Amino acid sequence: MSTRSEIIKIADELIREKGFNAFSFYDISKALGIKNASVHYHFPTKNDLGIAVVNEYLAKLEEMMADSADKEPTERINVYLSIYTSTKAEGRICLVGSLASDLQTVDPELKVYLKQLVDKILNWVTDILADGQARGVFAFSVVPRTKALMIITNMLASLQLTRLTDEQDFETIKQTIIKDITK
Amino acid sequence: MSTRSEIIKIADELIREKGFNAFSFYDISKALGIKNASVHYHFPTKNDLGIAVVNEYLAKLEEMMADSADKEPTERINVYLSIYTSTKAEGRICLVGSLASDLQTVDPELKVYLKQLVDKILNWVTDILADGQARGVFAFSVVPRTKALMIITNMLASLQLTRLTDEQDFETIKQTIIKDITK
DNA sequence: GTCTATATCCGGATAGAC
DNA sequence: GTCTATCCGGATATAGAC
Repeated sequence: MSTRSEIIKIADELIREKGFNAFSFYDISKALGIKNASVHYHFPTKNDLGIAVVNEYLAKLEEMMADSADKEPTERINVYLSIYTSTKAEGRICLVGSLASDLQTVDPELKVYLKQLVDKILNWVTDILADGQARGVFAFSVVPRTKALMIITNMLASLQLTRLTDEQDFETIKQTIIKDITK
Repeated sequence: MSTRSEIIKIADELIREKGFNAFSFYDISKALGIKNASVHYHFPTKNDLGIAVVNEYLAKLEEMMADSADKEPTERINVYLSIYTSTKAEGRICLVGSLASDLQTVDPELKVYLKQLVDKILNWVTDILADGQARGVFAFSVVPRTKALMIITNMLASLQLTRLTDEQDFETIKQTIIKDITK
């Protein structure tokens, strides 16, 4: 794995653990056993690094969507929900939730990429729900896009909130979502 | 209004606008037309100030709960949801969502008070839902506490997410919640 | 591509005068 | 209760050697 890729991986973990404004280039260099200046060689500014992290998500998501495109709606929604299960296991929050909280402090350029990521996720979940509804395996009383918004907000905030309530609550929320849309 | 109260008010706004790690004592002093050191006179450390902000919420919430305790469940849930409508109008996110995102960077002491605030909100919404269910005006298929978790996560994340999708989505989510629980 | 060294700036915090 | 002045540490970022 290239240093560049490793930096992106660690930056992602740090953003989701401490937030964009709370991690430093030194944190990354320390984790990789290199120096501060070496990180700047790969990413001149923090903004550059942030954009690289978001772009990595855009690419990964594209791949994930393609891989599951031919699957059943039930399995596709599980693929989506399982992303958060992994994140919960890490004890971290999701990238979108972290950056959305810091939105007023990030560079407008980064914001543009973040918007693209959110759009892609929303369209993906909307598509899964519409497909499930058309095939008669899902049922809900609002338009698919609205139901997608409800599910995404449940998942995003569950990572943030269940560190303060009961850790078991994450799984409760996830199961409630599945039960709720299953016909 | 005392300087102390004004500092708390501005700190709250800044936390919800930029995040706990992105605002400074200078930001507050500037807004009040006083100096950095004067803010430290009222709150020696940033942690002290953070705790004061959370305690202010605990007190305000207590008051709000007492004021609406005798009202109908429909009105009580509207009181709860209207908190987020005001916050959305400000273009900010909620205090719990902001601090929960920065959870790993805040002092353990602050975390304790934040947990109390989340508990109080969760108990309040759970109580409203249980009351509505008992009176036959609300209906839902999970236990009240779980439904409360679903609603709170919808609201918390809607503030963060709808700045990146469509501003109108906030109202859509709110109306979907009301429609969903209304018998 | 990584290093040492350093410039620059900002934020939290304190001392002591008024 | 607010001020001036200052310390200190940490963070972004760059220059230039290896």
